[in-house]
Amino acid sequence: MAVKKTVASRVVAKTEKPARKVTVAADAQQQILEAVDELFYREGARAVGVDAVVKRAGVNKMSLYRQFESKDALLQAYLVRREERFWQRFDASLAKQPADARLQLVQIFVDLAERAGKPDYRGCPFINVAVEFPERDHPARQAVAANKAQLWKRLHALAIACGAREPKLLANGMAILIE
Amino acid sequence: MAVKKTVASRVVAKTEKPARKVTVAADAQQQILEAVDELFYREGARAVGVDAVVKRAGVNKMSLYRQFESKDALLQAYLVRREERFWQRFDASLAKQPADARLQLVQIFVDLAERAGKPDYRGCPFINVAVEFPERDHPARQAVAANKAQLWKRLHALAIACGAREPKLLANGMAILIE
DNA sequence: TTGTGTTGTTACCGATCGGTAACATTGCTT
DNA sequence: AAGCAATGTTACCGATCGGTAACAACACAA
Repeated sequence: MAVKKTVASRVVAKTEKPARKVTVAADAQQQILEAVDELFYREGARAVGVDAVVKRAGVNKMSLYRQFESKDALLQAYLVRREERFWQRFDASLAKQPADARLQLVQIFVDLAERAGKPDYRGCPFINVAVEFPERDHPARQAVAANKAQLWKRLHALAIACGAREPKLLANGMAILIE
Repeated sequence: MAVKKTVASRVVAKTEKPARKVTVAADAQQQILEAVDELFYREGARAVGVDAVVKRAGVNKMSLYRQFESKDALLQAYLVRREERFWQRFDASLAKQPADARLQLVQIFVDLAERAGKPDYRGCPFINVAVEFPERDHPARQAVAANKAQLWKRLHALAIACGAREPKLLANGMAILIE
């Protein structure tokens, strides 16, 4: 808890050093992930530099690069976290309307619309990453494509479950809407 | 038409220079605008450098900077062109269903869905620019905001024209959908 | 021919950014 | 106390990018 002021007690004279803050690796990683989660989403993964990330996370740049191989790896971790929360919300919407696929689909869009109305909403994070990184072979793009494919699969299953005559067409339309 | 090969005829010896191609300013400007229109949309205004633009346009970098003050000015020109075409398409959709506001609204989304299905569709160019440039006071963001406001106004007018009970709410929903 | 204005070419500058080396500092174990 | 592993700090590198100066090459008019 209490930080030992070793340096300060040793050098009582002038030019007091600003007390190094030390963070264990696991904590640093967590703080970095939270900083990235907010900064990458709000200001764009491309626009935000690693310096801004470490400043926001309150850690050192080397602490970042000892936890993550590169900024791309950081972007991957960001996408993984976003993906987890995405499906959490998805399943939460489904859980509100148990055993009725049609209502479940409606619920998904109701919840989505509610989130889209919030002032800090900046659109789908996956689409944003896809917009910011046009290189089609970029590793981040694969994560985005995977999310999109998975989403389509689940929408398609729901469309079938509620007896749509054209489940594929319906899934296509809904996927575009969610994007 | 025929380019005079002055240099080639003068130096018959070795190391033949690759024949400078000269372009008048007006043509250069047009070629630059077309290159920007495609590159900025397909690969993102932030990801595309001026070198890529001049290479695509087939002109020299100085020719670009003699026509446009900066890359931001280029981005502005790009947005102006996109805005013009946006309203052209908007009015074209309206013209398909004269004198019936409800059908006009439907037609807008029908045409939009058709465009969104094309493989080279990369979403709304204004939204993409907004995603790529998170600085809220960036000049390009004002153009985007202006387009959004204008769109809302026209949607609102249409919503009133077709007798919606909640025209503002309807305009909000449709604006989000188009985005 | 000789200017004169326009365009092409090159080479460069300064800033930014991702990433790293090297060392100082700290906490923990023995 | 002494050593060791982990962390913080600084300074730096190389690449990229927007932008510019300076000059060479050209077209055209007088």
